[in-house]
Amino acid sequence: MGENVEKPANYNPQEIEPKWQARWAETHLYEVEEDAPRPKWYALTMFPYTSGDLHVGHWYAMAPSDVHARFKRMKGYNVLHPIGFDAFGLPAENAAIKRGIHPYKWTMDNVERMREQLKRMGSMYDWRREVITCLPEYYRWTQWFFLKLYEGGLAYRDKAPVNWCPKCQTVLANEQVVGEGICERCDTPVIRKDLEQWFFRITRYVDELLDFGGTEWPERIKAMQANWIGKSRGVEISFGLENGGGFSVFTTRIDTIYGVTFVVLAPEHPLVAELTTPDRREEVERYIESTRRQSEIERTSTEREKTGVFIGEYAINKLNGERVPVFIADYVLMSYGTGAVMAVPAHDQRDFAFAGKFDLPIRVVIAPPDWNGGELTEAHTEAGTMVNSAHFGGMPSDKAIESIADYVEEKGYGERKITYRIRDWLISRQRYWGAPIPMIYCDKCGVVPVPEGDLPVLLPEDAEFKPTGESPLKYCESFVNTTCPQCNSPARRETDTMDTFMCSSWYFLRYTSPGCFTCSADPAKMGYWMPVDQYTGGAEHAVMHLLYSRFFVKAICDLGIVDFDEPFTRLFNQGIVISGGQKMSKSRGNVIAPDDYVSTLGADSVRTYLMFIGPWDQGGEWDDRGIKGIARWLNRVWAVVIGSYEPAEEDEAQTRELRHITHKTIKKVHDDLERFHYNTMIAALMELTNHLGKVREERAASELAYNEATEALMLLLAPTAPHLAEEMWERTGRPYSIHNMSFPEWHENLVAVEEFTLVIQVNGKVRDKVTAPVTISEDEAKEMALRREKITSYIEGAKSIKVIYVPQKLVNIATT
RNA sequence: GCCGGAGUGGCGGAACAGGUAGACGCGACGGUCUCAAAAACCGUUGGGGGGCGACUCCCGUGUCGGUUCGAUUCCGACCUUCGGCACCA
Repeated sequence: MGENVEKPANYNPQEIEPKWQARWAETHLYEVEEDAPRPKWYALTMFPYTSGDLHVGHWYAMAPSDVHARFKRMKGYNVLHPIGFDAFGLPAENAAIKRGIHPYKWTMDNVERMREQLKRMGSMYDWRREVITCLPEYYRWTQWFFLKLYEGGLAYRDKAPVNWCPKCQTVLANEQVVGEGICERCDTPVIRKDLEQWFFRITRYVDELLDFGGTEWPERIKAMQANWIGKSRGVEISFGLENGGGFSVFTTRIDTIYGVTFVVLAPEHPLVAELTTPDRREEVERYIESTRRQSEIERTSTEREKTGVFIGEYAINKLNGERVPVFIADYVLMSYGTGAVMAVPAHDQRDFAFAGKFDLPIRVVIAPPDWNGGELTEAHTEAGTMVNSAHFGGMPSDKAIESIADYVEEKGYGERKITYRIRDWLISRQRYWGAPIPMIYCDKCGVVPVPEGDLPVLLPEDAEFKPTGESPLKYCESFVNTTCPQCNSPARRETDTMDTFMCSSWYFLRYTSPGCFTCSADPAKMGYWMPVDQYTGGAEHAVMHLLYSRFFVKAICDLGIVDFDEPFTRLFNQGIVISGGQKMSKSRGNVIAPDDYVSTLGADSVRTYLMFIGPWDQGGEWDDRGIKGIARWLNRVWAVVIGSYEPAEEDEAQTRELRHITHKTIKKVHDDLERFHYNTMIAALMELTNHLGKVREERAASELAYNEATEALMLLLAPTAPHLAEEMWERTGRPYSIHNMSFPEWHENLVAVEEFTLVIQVNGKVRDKVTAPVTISEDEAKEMALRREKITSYIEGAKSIKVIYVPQKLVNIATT
């Protein structure tokens, strides 16, 4: 019997993986259509940027999300799992400049390669739905959305600063500014330069964006978005000037108004030039110049020493008529509030530091708890009792916030206001490789949108996309020169292109209607598939991409284009794969290419290994040796499934144990898949495999139980290792395809146990363990514990004892 | 700096709701097979002490403190590290 059991042929991924990939494609296994009666599941993975080869980091985003999509499919959902390419952007231009390849060619070559690599991963993508954002058939609709937002009053033009390299005469991305504001190409200090650019009014949607109703997002991502939006309530109050006029400041702490000893304007504040006195002008201008060289992060750091300049002018605090000096300082930003702050050194840490440096008075107006009237050593930022505050003295400061606000409004000095940290979305880019903004400038008619029928505004192929000092398209005369759609006279096109976040704010709509020529996405198809049920991608997109997409959908919902106002119902952010202790990146040279592993150990091993290295949301370290362990395990799976099994002498207890483990594993794998706990799911499958190995040696469990276990093992492994599962399914005589099978069910009565280990602790330390029936009562358990020989010695001589019982867990005896 | 995470054996990690710390895997060590090696398989493996031994005691989840019968888990402060900070995507 056992001696002449045929030896199963070895598991050979090189052979079976391409075979099944071809078969799946031939049989259109993963192509999906709307199917109203079935519940739908839209499983979306953030599409990759066309950076070149697919590396392990890409796999880490794609493979586990494919596993989840496959799981949902086995659960009976009609699953849409598309993929595409984010194809516009800076790297294509950089590559073009460096290697003399046209961005289009560079990008499309990358798409070609990445597509083949993605196919080797064995994911269930419906390739008919692929989108590539740099193709006119796609960006035509990106432009169309721009026009819709423009019509809806959500797009406008305004001045905004860009990083400018005076030597290269070009706009730099933040990434191209290195060190302390240096151009990465020529080492010249970078300055900020104002340009007229296009914005979207995302600020109009702040309150809606703060409302996450109807979504199931991680709390930490919601917190990050809420902080990004940065809503604060306060008062906008005006300060007078000695020669008349004035300016407003925004404060969340109007209760400290009587403690104002100076005011600070942002160096960019429009009043600065006007107010600066002649004797201060030179120093002020020098300071403004130095500010232009600094990033916001540097400017707002609370760590570094405060800098600023007195501009020679004084402002009047209207509440007490006091005359306070006006400074400019880089820590005040023009983009927040009114670009001016009232400084209360006694109650604000930054103001305290500033006052210390410039020897300005520090006046306490909210008494710290046991204040003796002396000098403060640091700002007191907490609430307290009002002092030195006219008729508000003696009032609790939290009450005074309201009373003073009322008083200010009554007197007409200012009003309550809500301010947000978020700024409108600047979408203009002075670059070639992006979707042209579909606007025309006519001398007679002004700003005129390109008529919808004229879309797409094609990106000219022959433009000079190297840095020239202007938007590259400005030099492409065939592009720039056009006629006004309204009056037909000669006009010029907008030469800036759109931020690539614009392309990625609606791609998930396009997947529902591939290749639609008459619309961005078919409303019926969108109606079926949207919103996305599960979105997965890197946490680096927690704020920008995810916030822009939400804004976009809310805006087009209000414009009547879609009928849902949140794009992504559930969100999951995966962590990053580390190699050599660091994040993988081309510049660090520690990128792991999966291709060799796919060729030798198989895509299934790579997929499985990536899911095993750690919790998906936390990432983990890629270790060459680890993947071999996975390959070993998959071989053991092959051996226990393919090898025949015949019990020698059946033992009912062994059969029961095997069935218990099988059903426990089904439940565990199910629950782990639901929650993306892949690493523990694989551990559970390994335990089942190890147990099956033991069963094969002992040959005591029934054949029926063995077959139940191996069938479950194949099905449970199908989402993770789709090729291996399919091959085993076929070899064990089952019909094509395992990927059309349902997820196995478990029986609770087989999962349940009859006995458990009762842990007995004395003062929280484990001193004994005993097997007890699950039906044991609290009294029985406590009595059992106290009677144990080992325990009696620990509690001898105790004055009093307290016994705590945790059902089906432990008894703890606390002695005194 | 600000916002959001994370810190557990030699390593990746497990512990679902405050209740047996170290599942599963890697590595290492020992063994089987082999002329030998590789592969595969079996066993041991947090640190320290005691016992011939079945065993047993102490310490241990970044640091310090707190809450609790009991803390990897909750609270406070700190340290380290990772992601984001608006033109990388």
